[in-house]
Amino acid sequence: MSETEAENTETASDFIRDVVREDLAAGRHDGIVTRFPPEPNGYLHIGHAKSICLNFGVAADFEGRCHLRFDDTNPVKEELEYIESIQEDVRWLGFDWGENLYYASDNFEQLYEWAVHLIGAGKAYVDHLSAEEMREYRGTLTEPGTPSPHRERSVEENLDLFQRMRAGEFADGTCVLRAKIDMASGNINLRDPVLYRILNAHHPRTGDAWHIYPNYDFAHGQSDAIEGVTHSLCTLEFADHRPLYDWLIENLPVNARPRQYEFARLNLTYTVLSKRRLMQLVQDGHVKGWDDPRMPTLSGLRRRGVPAAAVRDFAGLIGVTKSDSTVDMALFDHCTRDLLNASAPRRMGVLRPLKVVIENYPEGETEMIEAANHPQNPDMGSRQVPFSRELYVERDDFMEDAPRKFFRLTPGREVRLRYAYFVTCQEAIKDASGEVVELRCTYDPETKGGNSPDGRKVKATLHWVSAEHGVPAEVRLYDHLFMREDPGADGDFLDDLNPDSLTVEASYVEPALADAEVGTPVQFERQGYFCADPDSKPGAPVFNRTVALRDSWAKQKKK
RNA sequence: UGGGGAUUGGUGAAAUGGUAUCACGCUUGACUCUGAAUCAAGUAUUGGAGGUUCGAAUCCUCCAUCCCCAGCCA
Repeated sequence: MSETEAENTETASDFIRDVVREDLAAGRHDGIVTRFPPEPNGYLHIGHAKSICLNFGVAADFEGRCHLRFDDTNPVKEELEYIESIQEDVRWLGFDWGENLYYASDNFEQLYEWAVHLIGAGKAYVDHLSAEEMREYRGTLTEPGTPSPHRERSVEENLDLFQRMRAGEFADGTCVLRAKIDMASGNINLRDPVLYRILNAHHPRTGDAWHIYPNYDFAHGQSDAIEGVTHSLCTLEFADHRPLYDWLIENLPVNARPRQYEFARLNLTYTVLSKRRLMQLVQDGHVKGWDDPRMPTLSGLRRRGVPAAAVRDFAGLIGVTKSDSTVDMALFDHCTRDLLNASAPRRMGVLRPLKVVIENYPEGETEMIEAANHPQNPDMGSRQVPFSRELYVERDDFMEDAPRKFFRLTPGREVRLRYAYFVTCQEAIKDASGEVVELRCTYDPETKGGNSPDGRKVKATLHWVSAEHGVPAEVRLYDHLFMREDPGADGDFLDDLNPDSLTVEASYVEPALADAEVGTPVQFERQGYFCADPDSKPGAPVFNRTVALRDSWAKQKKK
């Protein structure tokens, strides 16, 4: 299945690849160059992964190259920590930018020269309108704007002013450099957009060398041109910027002619994918950090145990279009399960333990039971699991008054303990409050290994852990971060936070898991996929549930 | 009568005038030492109305709905 998906991904076709194919056929380019251009002001999330897979994927499909470029034009919001995490995450996702690591800030000097060029051509001017005034002069969506009183300043005066802006003579906000385009344009981005603003701030890379910084519009397209990017792929909200992107490219002596194409950003059910909201979740402590396993960040997914290949498969399956859409989280979970099902070794872990005593099993005896690491893949071998008189099974695997469809333990019923024996429940012991605290069972020694010589069948097979040999483990179960598919659709998104997004269980796992390697996926049979968390201590593992197994009994129960 | 973009099953996509295809999800059944996996079946006349055509999801006209834009953010 995942092989098929991988093939689909490789032969992916979408409107962007169609454009690239046509451009190549028409001989418009010698080679294809794309770029992933994050602003280092937050951690990458699965929405970015869509863009990363697209940009690197297109480059790979057409034997071109994809750059990693930091759009670091706003020192007020950007940090080195983000520059580092972004590189780590892109690498983890499986992509390599080789030598092609760039920063918009590397182009600051060139960008400054081009701004001077624009001024010289009478196509840019320094404006002293305040931010509020500028908003008023800009007009509204339905009414044209009014020219700034400074719009017709002489080239000389503009040159002098702009030079002094660079020199640091002015305080933040006192003036800006604007392009002189069309104050009456229906496209507000063309109503003399700001190109440079004064920011007396320390930049993570250029330090205090600059007092003015180009904004996105003046840095992005020109950086594309400088790097020789042929296809500049961005999300839909930038479509309105394309005329400005083109205007700048046309009016500047750039050496290349990149083209911008827009695609729809990813929306996912039961989560949020906006930097502002993710930042808020982290800063207000609703999650434990950017890499909290409940977060849709790449670092969160990684910590939870999601394989990078699952993210890539997902990106391939959702496609690339121009229509707004919200993808079902279930599809992402499917991609994760699909990969892990094939690769994760099987183990036994009892999440919510219920003590079982096998009354007719000799006291003090322990025997080793052979268990396959992957029933469908014998090449993965097997391990020995200790079995003894006292065990733990899952609380949910016992019901005193079982409905017809319940196949598991109930008084008088025989079930199989996986790879071990058939056992029959004789009695449920309760505490003073009436809660079942222990099961008394008997086993059939003839069924060793899990099969009955007389051919009798059981309806259920349960996982188990020997009480004496089991390793206590903290198991963290994650559920959707939000209770609704569309958090914040009617009100504050924080009100939709799922109070049960994290459940911690005191569990027992089989001895083979005592020193599980952090991040390495395993399947706890009948439960889901897990991996050890960095919080693990030697002999005291902590597990994250990556994703639960599909559970048709749970669905049945809801009816 | 501001500008831009979009509309195919519950969800995401494909079909580029020639019998609406795929994936996920859901439902049912088979199988099963994981109620998993696997296997089988079911699950839309393409936003609406006209028109062009032998033939329309694709072309034309009108209508409707949704998304984005008025940062010295990206």
